[in-house]
Amino acid sequence: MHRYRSHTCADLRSADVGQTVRLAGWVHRVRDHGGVLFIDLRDHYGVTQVLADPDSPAFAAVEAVRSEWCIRIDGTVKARDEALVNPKLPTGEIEVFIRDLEVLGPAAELPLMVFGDQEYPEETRLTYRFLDLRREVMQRNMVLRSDVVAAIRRRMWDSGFREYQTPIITASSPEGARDFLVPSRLHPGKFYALPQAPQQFKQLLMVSGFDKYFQIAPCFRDEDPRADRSPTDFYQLDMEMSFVEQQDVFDTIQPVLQGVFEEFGGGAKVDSDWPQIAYADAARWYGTDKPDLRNPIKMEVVSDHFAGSGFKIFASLLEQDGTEIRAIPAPTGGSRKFCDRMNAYAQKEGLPGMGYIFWREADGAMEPAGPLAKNIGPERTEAIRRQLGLGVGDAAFFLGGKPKDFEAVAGRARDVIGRELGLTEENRFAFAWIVDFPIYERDAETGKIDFEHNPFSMPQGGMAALDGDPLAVKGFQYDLACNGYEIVSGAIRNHVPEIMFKAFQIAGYAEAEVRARFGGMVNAFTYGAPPHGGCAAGIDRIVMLLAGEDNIREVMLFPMNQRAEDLMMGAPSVPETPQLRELGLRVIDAG
RNA sequence: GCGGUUGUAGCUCAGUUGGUUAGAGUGCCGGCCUGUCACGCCGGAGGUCGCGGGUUCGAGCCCCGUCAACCGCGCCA
Repeated sequence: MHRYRSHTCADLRSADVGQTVRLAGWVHRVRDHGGVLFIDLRDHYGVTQVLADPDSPAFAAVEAVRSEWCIRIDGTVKARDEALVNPKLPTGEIEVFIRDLEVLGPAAELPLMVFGDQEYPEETRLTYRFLDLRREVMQRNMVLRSDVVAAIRRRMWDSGFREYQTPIITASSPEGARDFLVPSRLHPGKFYALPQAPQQFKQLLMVSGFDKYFQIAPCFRDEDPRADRSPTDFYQLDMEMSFVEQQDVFDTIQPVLQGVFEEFGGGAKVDSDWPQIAYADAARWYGTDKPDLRNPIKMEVVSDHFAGSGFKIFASLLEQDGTEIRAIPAPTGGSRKFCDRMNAYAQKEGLPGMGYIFWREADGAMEPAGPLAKNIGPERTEAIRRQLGLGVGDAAFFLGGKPKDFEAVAGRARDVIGRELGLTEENRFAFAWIVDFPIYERDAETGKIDFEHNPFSMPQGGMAALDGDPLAVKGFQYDLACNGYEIVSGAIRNHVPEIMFKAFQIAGYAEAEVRARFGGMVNAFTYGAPPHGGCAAGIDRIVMLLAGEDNIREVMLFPMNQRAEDLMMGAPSVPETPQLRELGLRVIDAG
């Protein structure tokens, strides 16, 4: 017999009755009836009920066992009486009568229970992650993650891609985020960086002729976390291909991702039509570059109806340059209670509020209601209603000002409205390519032109486009949005050194500086660079969506907390003085 | 850096307009129980109410400060 087990805790069935077996696992639950004592024994694969009574030589030892002890038992498989079968357990037809017990690892009093679905503060869960991970949901999430990664690899492989590993300790590859620096021992005063993405390496692989590259790659960014954003490090499906245009990348990656969502989406509807939406349209219609298209609400510009109207706030607002009035139609939202609640939401988000109109029935006719309707009068109100295609029982909310100032809140309000009114379809994955991103943006404070995204994208129109208004230049640059999350980002790259230098020059970087920061790649581009492009898909976010979780840490084994600390391992930590000396470092301010 | 929420037993939480000895469930310890599968019953231990200060005859509760966690903003694909 094997030292620890002859079967797993999921294996035994009524066909095994009479066998002598050996099982190992954790004590999930103990039920002590004095004369007979039951243990649900759990391992990675399942649960088997094992029991002992005073006839067992191990009875006294079994009585001492507590939750989450790791034990090994020997025993006999018994059939359960028909009335005692547990239909909730795959092994519920049988039980194992314990004849011998070995405690492999006793457990102290638990800071969190593995049994049950009690919720615990994240601090506790992360400090005792090894226990948290024993829980059923976490086991399921991590297995899902493993399966998704395997499926992605298989699908990429089947699409003609090969996986190549790029360096982890390297030079900075600025994607725009803060780098993690690694001090060099051999070169005191110099630092390596952990890659924010394998960006330059994968482009170099294209120059080297590998044609189709992918990698499940760790990426490192020293930025503050969010629920859908891990601090420190996360994983991407990083891919790049040569001799392609934007549509080729879309046509390559859509089947991979759609297939993964169909395979692991638990029966949820997976859209096969992935519309391409210009960045400017996404901002106008959805107030975000990662719209949730399960929500049918589309915002509209309604400035004309308010210009010169009796609603002075909007009317005078529109006299300023660059302002507009945007409407959020809210079908079925036509009650004062709902409208007031949404107005309060906008105020909580830092806006003065959202004006609204709703349409109700009065004396068999449709009647607009709400303070706005009175101010602008029946004709304008009716024109708005017709533009938005609304009727009795519906509402519309209005925001005004410079789009940059209210768009983000409008987008969030659109989400809340869609969800609260039940308009946002559950159990569905809806995708959209967001395209035509501007290459540049103007910094609101300094007025300086800078890259809006990363600087590696090919401007649409090439060199000629860079001679005009920089803010009008769009890039072959794209994101994929799914259910309100950005899950892919990519571009057709700028592989022409002259265009690259020009692009950087517009953002205020001299050629020498470009050569200093991206020298390896720029130099490579002077030796026969192929046109190429690709993208990177967020593994953690994809698994999060598939697992139905709304926090990325639920699908990561050992995540950092909100302050980028690993509570279990105690990271970050203070280094030993000899370590610092060896690296030529001195801490000048420990905060 | 800023805003919101939270902080009471090992764990999850309740705690009324400020009022005597701060409770429940669960876990832990002890006792009883031979068919449970969220087993049941009886008993017990376990508390610096995050921390510091203030108001008050009296503070878990009110005020000020501070720390921590999470969520969001800034930041970041």
